Amino acid sequence: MSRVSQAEAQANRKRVVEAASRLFREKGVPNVSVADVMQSVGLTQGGFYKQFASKSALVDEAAAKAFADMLDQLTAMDDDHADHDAARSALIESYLSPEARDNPDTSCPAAGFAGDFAREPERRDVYAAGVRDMAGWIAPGDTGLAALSTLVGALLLARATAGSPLSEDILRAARKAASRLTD
Amino acid sequence: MSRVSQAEAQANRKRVVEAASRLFREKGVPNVSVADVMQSVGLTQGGFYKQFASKSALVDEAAAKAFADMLDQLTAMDDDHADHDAARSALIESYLSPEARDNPDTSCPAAGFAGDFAREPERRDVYAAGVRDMAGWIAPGDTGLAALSTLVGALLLARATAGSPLSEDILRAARKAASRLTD
DNA sequence: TGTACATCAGTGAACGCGCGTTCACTGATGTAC
DNA sequence: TGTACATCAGTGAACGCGCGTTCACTGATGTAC
Repeated sequence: MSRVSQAEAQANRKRVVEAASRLFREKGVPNVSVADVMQSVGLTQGGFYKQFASKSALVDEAAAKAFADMLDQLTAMDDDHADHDAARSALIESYLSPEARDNPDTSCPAAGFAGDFAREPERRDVYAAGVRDMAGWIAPGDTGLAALSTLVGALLLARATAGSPLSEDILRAARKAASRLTD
Repeated sequence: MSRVSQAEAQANRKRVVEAASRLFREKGVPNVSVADVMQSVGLTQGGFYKQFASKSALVDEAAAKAFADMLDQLTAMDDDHADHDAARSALIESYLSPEARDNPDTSCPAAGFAGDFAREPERRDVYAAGVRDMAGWIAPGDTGLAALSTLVGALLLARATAGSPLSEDILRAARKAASRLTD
């Protein structure tokens, strides 16, 4: 394979961003190399720089994509439920499920990228905008911000204690608290 | 400096663990090298393996030290306040202060090590024990677990959005929610 | 208390390795006529 | 519609660098007499 059609190249680029958005959430940005990402979509590392300026640029795009996907899911939840209260209850259940804990690659980017963005003073705009949008969907103002804090904290604590019964306790306690907060 | 007294060697070892517990929280485990840690206490990297089996062993000791320090702080807060309710209010205020947000190296290890321990299936005992102790201090049962989730999540979100007014909003909203949760 | 020697904490250079990034090359794609 | 050629997405090897770890060496410390 040497040259590829423009449509195919654009599709490849998209697949790279999607793979990165999953891999970075799963393993953390410093634990995923450019070669890892390219290999996961069946390409070689050399071609990466034909599409992206740097690994850091890919991190930005991957985070943006992950937040966009998350917001799409939230919108879909509104469509699937009678009212917003029902949709929010469904979010809390699925957000703090053992499945979400065990599959960080497809779960909340606010949790998956938190550690990595906390350490980069530059370009947190994507992350902040995503957090604002998610919190706003949950509930306006302080309620949404507090509920999102509880969700993100519980998900991370449950992951870091997975294997201990404490992990399930955390998920259950936070489900209850998040429901109460948004009542 | 070639050989050093046993007392001095033990003191050096302690200083390495203390420095590591701060550096790992501040920058994240993969972003801190063995050489960084040793240099920060005025030693060279070569001597590291006279005291520790591996970087991974240091991570364990550093996390254990950070949690032990945190629990000492909690005990001290009980001593400094009229009753446990007052101590808990003081914890919430200081835990979710801009100072705690801007100084991860001396702040909560449950937050500082969350991302790094979530990815290591082995040896999460230290982390889980620390979380259990902290939550238990805040309040027994689900209340303590939910409140700690809110604290940890808010601290991480506030760090990753620092620079935006959203960051202060998150701290304020979570202070209010954590107080309400533990009433 | 003093001497002789073994120990071992710390040094500094080296190791193999994987990282992010660069680059000469390939050959199908896209374009100009 | 067909031909000639420039473009450029992807390849695979190489780059300099920093990583975790190892090791021969040093010389003050600790110990045995």
